[in-house]
Amino acid sequence: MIASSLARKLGAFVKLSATELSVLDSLNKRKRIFVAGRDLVHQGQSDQAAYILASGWACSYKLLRDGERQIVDFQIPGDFLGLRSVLLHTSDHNVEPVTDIEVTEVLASDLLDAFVKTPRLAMAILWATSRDEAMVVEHLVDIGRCSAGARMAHFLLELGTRLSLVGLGSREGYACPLTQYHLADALGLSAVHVNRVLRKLRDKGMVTFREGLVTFDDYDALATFAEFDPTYLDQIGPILV
Amino acid sequence: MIASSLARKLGAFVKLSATELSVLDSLNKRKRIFVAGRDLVHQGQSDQAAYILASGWACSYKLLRDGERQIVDFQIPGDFLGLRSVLLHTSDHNVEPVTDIEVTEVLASDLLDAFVKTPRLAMAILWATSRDEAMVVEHLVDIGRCSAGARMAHFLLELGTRLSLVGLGSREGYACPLTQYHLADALGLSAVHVNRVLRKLRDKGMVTFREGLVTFDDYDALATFAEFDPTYLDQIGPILV
DNA sequence: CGCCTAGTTGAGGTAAGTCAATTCACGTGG
DNA sequence: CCACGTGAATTGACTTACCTCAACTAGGCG
Repeated sequence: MIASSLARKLGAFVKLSATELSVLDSLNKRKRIFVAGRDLVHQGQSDQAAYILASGWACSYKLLRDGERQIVDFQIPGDFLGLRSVLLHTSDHNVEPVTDIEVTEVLASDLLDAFVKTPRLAMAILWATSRDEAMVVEHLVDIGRCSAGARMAHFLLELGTRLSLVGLGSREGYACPLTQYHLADALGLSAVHVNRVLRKLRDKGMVTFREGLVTFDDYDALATFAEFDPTYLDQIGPILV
Repeated sequence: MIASSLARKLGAFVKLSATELSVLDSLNKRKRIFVAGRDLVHQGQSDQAAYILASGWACSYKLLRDGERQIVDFQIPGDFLGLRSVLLHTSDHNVEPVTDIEVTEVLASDLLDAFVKTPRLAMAILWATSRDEAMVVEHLVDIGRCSAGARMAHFLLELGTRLSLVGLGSREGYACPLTQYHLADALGLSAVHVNRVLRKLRDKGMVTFREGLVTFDDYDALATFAEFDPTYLDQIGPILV
């Protein structure tokens, strides 16, 4: 199920053969568990392994010297964790499990071997990082140019769309294990302000964030308010046949 | 010279054979000129060509409905323009020449053909997008969690390092055709505030931005102030031999 | 000569931050 | 069973970094 959601994502870019799918599958062997809050990738570390997230949520973030932190992205089942730290040989960020998580470990050497053996699989994986870049860019624009309310709205919508693609959400809403502190660190706000913004969105009848549940009270109004356009998140058919 | 700076960048990830280099070179044929200020890639357009920048500066940005704009990144000689719009089949951003620029056009079909013929070249190009992602992430953290002063300092330092890698800058400084409006749109600030921040940095004896010239008056103090660590911008040797 | 664009500076407004107090749910140990 | 601590959410009072509006200067150019 999870392997298939990864295969689906990669297949959006490069049509994968049975051989390539089986190599992908062979990467997917060494199961591990990590508990919430204990980082599995550290800034500055080199020769990391990467991981494929099977269940639970994680986030990648950076720390500044003054103790501030910025969450760059959240990962949900089917996403890679710490892939960039393998590709660039050294990690520029940390990865923390938001909940307890199940992952499969992919050693850097195994991944590079697979890249040599099946370049088309490599292309698919690398291609997918370009979609990740598009997501980070959206996030950047959001933080740089939107009000706190629009940021929050956009963020909750994007997460909803991503979760829907792996069957964990819908237009009604989704289960969301994040705290208001996570939201604050992701959106570049203070936790206090996050609370106020959430209340305003709730009072306006757009969205409710409460007890681990996000409920879209008026999806369309929220999407309009946030100028949300989900095209960058999905792909119709493979680009390279 | 420019082709070599691109080859150098790609060679940092995958060691390229003579054949692969010649395919790269064959992409590099159709010369074109664009004048400053006239966009060459538009948000929402599909089946774009991509471009390799030979001389001049460009920037990629997004527009919001209320007219605000956020510059995501600047491109300098040796960088791709609009690569993501080819990879994802549709452009999620605009590209504007900051100065008059010379580029070589790469048709989407030619690029995908080259991907099929020389997968290792494809891997190199895609790998490089993962470095781009690291840059966008730095930018994101900058905007999300730093004061206006630190943002500006970090930005000017990063640009300096990138320019040094292609021989257009040094620890002393570099030629910079950007206006204060460009800086404002890149850093998520107002142009007025950019002006004040620049003056403060100049008064502190750290950096001077004036008449198209950036001068590092005290490089180390500036780097400390901005918590600048350039490792993510360069690579020592090829990862895949 | 006038217009445009880039830069500069001042005065005053506002979105979001900081500090602080309170509540509630939860677990843990006496 | 209660006392206690801890982490998350909530709200109020006050501060501040940055924005907006506005006026002015200086260079480039038709």
